[in-house]
Amino acid sequence: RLLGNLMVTAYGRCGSLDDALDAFNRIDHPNIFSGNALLAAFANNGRLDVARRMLQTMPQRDVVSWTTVVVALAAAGGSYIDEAVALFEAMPERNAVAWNGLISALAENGQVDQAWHIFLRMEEPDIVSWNAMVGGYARNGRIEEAKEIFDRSPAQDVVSWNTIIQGYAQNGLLQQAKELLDRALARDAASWNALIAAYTSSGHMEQAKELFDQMPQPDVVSWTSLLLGYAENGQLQLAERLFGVMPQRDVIAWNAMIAAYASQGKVDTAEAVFHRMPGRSLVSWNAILSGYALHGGDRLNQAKRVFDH
RNA sequence: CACGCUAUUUUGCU
Repeated sequence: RLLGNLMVTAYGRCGSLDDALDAFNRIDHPNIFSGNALLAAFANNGRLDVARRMLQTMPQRDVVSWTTVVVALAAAGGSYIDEAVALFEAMPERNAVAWNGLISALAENGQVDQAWHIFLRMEEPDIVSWNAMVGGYARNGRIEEAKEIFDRSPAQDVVSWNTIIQGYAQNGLLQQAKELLDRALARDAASWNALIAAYTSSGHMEQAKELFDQMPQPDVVSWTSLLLGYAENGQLQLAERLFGVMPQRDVIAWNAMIAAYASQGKVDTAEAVFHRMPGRSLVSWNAILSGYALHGGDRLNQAKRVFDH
């Protein structure tokens, strides 16, 4: 059953709802974990109608079930926001994850003021709540308020620091982001990576490389950011070289390389990489197909060939 | 007895 639950989740994560449902039906005596896994599969793949109905009809439901649907509704935005809040208010019990999930989803959707009001209703917001608000304000371009909340939060963990660093970086305030990185009390690879990505995407490859060389332990994210930065800044050969020497490559790194070749019109090389990689995601397909669409000319037909394989 | 399967906050790919 444990394995069955995992399969439901796995299929849900990759959007295969039919397979998720099959996996669920093969579980001997589905428990609430199984039900919640299936519910999440629907909720996280846009089947809000099904998720809503399932929440009412499933044999047992708990705070996880409710939270799954509340967050999915809030993440959908638009008119679903009010419904999410109403459902949240109707929950028989709410734990920290429920509160935090709603706050995060609202803030992600541009409803950061509403998120703040709900935050204020929490008896004891935890560090995730605070971090969610910091990130929410930052993502909505309100970096000063984000910083105020960061400063006012009772404790800061590595995620807090990363969130505020990323906040400055994504608002184009690279200097401030760098200063925060330098004096952060908690840092991990993501702290450096946030800034590296900001540098590469704004064309500051020298600074990106410098940070990469300075950081204690570059991870696959650091390597991929730098690689893609070179590719996008006209240095495809450097990108290739990095790809060749990076310690491990995950599917995102492979996809980045495909996208790099595809965007340069090297569709054959992109296709070779596509075939050579150990596993493909939906993004791999999109990357290779967009290469053909952009540069293939008549080759769009060949794209169909790849697709049919 | 713990731990492991489901919902929440930070960094890279279309």
